[in-house]
Amino acid sequence: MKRLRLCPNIITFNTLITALVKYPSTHSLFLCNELFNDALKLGLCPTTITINILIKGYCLAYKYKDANQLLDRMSEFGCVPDNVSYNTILDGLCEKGRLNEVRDLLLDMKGKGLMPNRNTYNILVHGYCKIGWLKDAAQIVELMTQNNTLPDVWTYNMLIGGLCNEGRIDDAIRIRDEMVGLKLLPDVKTYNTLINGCLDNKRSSEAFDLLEEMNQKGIKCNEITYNTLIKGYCKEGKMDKAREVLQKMEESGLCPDCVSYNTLISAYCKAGNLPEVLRIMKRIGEKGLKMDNFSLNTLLHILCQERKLDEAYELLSVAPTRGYLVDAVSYGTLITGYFRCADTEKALKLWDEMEEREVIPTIVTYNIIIGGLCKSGKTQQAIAKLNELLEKGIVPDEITYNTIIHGYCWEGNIEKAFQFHNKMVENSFKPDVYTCNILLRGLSREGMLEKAIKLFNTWIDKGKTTDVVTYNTLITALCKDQRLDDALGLVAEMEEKNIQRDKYTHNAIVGALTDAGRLKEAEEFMTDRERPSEQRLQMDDREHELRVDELDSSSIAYSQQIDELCAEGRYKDAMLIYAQVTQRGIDLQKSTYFTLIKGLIKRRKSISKTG
DNA sequence: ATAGGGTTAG
Repeated sequence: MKRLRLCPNIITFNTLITALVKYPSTHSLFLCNELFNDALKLGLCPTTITINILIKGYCLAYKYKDANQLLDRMSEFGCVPDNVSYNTILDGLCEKGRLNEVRDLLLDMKGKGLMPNRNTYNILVHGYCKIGWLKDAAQIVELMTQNNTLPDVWTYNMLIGGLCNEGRIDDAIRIRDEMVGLKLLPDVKTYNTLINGCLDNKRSSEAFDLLEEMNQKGIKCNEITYNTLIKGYCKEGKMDKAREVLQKMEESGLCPDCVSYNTLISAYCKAGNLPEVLRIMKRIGEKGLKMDNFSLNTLLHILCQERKLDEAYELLSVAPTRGYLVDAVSYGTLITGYFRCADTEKALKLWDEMEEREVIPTIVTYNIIIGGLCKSGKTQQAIAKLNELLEKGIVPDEITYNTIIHGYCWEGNIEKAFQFHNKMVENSFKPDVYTCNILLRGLSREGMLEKAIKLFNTWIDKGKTTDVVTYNTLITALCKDQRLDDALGLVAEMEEKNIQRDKYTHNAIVGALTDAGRLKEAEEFMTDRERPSEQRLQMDDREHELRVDELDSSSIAYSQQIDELCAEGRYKDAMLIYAQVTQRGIDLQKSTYFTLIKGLIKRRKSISKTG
């Protein structure tokens, strides 16, 4: 256009940057900035919409600082921020759980005379639901009603999502019924949320009932419904069923997307089925889809799992040059990997690198670093990180508190563990079954069995839930203290409560019975151990798992050939050989699969090269 | 041409 001496108007420009901003990558923001400066030079006057689009771009790339700066500089360009400008940033901050900044920005907004509208309220409801503050979410709904901004389907859907996340499916369904009474009709998103909630809480038959129900009501399934079902099957290890859903999705005229494929990739990664991972990644490319952050992070995860930390770090380093957005999940994955390999130093170094790159950590990232520090015996540094996240207005979750309590117990500081526990209960901490188990274990380890039993009884009296770990912890401690009959009493209690015993229960009891010379009982207990629920969940595709000893010589030769081609950067040729190998049904060496997979990740074209 | 809900990764 410029070459033709045509001057784009502001609408053309806005359209252009909207497209760029929609798919955030390393280059798109940079390009947007360049274009923006270019537009200014051409004498174009940006409008509030222009700036709002740019703000959205920064938010999508998690650059909230830049977004805020742009907001402050709007007057320089002769425009004023509106509700959209604020809502965009508010939503981004809610997404990351940065509640302090949310509060500050809301105040700033009101100071400018802008009143929160329905979108603003819904953003806040969403933010609270995400961190499980359902009471606060309900308060916002109350506020909406007071301000004559009645909650809509969006509001209700988010409340339903919040309840599902807390496992409160029945309450969620009740709210759904409430909607119908208010003439707010549940839509496909309501159903997707509920179906997802059921599947996550092991209530899959209800999930399928809901699916049936939405069909009857004429609400059409969409990609997300199918992706949710795929995830459900993947979680149960039913890969064949997951593939069936993918098939059905295509038959119904819907296109599997990145989410569908990433879900499968992640499941196959967990099953160690690298050939399948590679096959799907290849498929993504053939379909004209691009691998995204999720694909990248999944690969980083499996590299870390295989303890290939150097390779993972290399991938993390080159990813931005390939257009991928390296984010808090990418860093969290590697930091977890380093801690697992007991390389605390590198883990901490990576945390610093993350901060230097202005990648914003979430509560999960903080939980990782806090857990790692605790495990390395640096509980004080862990506490420092806790204070740091609190200062940022990030809300800790149960995992954060449990990790620190565990840390104190780990270093044998039971007293501090309880002090911390009590102090946090005064705040917002709701101890869960993990908390109970951690404290029981800590007390037992320090030989304070009586206190453990007391804690256990109080816990039960409060009507709190227990699990097999709770019982195992006490049973093991009782056995060690030669209180075998008390331990057997707990086994009976488990039976009553329908808590299935596992190999830990078994080992403790059989060992103690044997030591006590009660061999007959030990034998009885042993024959009793094969219970249906104890049988391991089998992946459908476990037989495909690579086994080094099954590789024949041709496989090794092919693997070598492919490795060499990849080392020369000749991925295309390597993929050709790979195609031949697959046709002949030969498996490659594990590391060769990794090499090819990394090749596919690296091949992602960046926007700057195509554009 | 701009803002809010449901699916995938640590």
